[in-house]
Amino acid sequence: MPELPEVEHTRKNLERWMRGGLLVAVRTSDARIVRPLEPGTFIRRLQGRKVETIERRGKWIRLGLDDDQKLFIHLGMTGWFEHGAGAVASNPLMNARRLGQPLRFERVRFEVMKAGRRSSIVYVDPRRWGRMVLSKQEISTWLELGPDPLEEGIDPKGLSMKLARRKKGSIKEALMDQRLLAGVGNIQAVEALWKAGIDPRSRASALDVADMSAIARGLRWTFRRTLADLARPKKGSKNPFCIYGRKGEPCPRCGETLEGVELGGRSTTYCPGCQSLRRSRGASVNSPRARWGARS
DNA sequence: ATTATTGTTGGTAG
DNA sequence: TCTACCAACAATAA
Repeated sequence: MPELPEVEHTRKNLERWMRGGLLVAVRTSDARIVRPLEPGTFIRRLQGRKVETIERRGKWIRLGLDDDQKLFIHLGMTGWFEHGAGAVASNPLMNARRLGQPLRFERVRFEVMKAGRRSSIVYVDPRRWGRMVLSKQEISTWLELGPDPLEEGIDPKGLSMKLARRKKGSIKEALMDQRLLAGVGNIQAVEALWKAGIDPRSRASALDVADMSAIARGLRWTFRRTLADLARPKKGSKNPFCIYGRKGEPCPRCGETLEGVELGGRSTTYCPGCQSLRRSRGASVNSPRARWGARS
């Protein structure tokens, strides 16, 4: 599921379902997901607590509880939440699913009493790469996250200065570095770079402030787009993205055939026609199209 | 059967 | 001690 837009969508859902609610029961037997706590300890420390805040930073969600504990949640690659009427006090008129039986790949279940109604919030995660870390302290992964693009905005100048110091690595890998900017994953990086017209293989240190401004616009554009797609009543097509997963198809902007390359161990789609490779700061125009055009 | 998948992390080599 | 690289984690879909 999750990059920043999906996690923000999840955060909003959790806020509607849980904020101000009481955790009347918690169920899990998954020691992997709730590590380092044992499931029994995890459950005991959560039951009876009230959920006061639901925040997000990058791909992490943090629930603030009334006793100062915090529950840090990461959805991994395949985690999501389901919500439905609880086993008790379920009203047949309620416009909510009934989640009485355990779901396939259910890992953690929260029974929440909120505004006099009881409901189930179920964490489902087939691959079990997600985590729920319960702690009174902040955790290092959260503290080490870079600025959140939605909460704190994107600072092209600051990013550009940080990138200048990177001796190696592509801009695409840099964008996925959670310490630089929190929340950008493979898809959003691919889409934003396409929007910005920048070849993902460009050295991170070769980008100037104007390039970073274009990337910032590209990121805001793809976040908004993905968020809007998630908010649609029915889930849209299987691939709502412009170029991600479309290698071999024509570029929606210039018609050139989209190509694929591997960067940072992840498949990367780009358009050789309208995404230009930055070779060094300043001298930026070096697109195949520009060269081809100049020759003819 | 084979390959690829929206993400971290822990181990190892340098 | 710091960084880069990569296998591992697990289940599905094409």
